[in-house]
Amino acid sequence: MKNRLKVLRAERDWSQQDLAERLEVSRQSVNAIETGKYDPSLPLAFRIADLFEMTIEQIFSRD
Amino acid sequence: MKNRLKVLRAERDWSQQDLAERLEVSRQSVNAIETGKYDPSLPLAFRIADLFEMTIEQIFSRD
DNA sequence: CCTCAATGTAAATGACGCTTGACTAAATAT
DNA sequence: ATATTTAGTCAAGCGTCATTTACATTGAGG
Repeated sequence: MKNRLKVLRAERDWSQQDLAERLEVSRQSVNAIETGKYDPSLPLAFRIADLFEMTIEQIFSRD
Repeated sequence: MKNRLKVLRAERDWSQQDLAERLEVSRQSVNAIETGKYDPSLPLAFRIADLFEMTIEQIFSRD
């Protein structure tokens, strides 16, 4: 899976730390998801979609 | 997370085994997801949405 | 009644999501 | 020059996701 997290974050001028706090996960988790180390769990994907007010499909897609 | 898998499966008259084969997971995984034992991974959620030609949000939602 | 498909559950195991802590490197500022 | 912020990464550890194998229960049909 790939994702648009880095762009969405840049649009809002948020650091990985900022995003991590809003999602209530560690900064390393945000970094790992952004850099494609692993995919978020489904509940976390929902929280991300909620935060950006988008659907999961608008943020995540297949490689 | 809750989901509408059981209903979607019933609408198509598929057994858990049928669905498992289409998703390429074990029957027990389908059962566990249906009965709320755990949530699917994000890639599996995408495969489920693709199979039913719906968005993830139309199939899964918060408890 | 007996059989068989479908479902639910359980135990053991391996893989993955997420954590904390620590370290490096680049850019910005003081 | 030194300090700070940001991003990337590594390692160890924990809990959850997902697997296989196996057994029990239910309902429909012969």
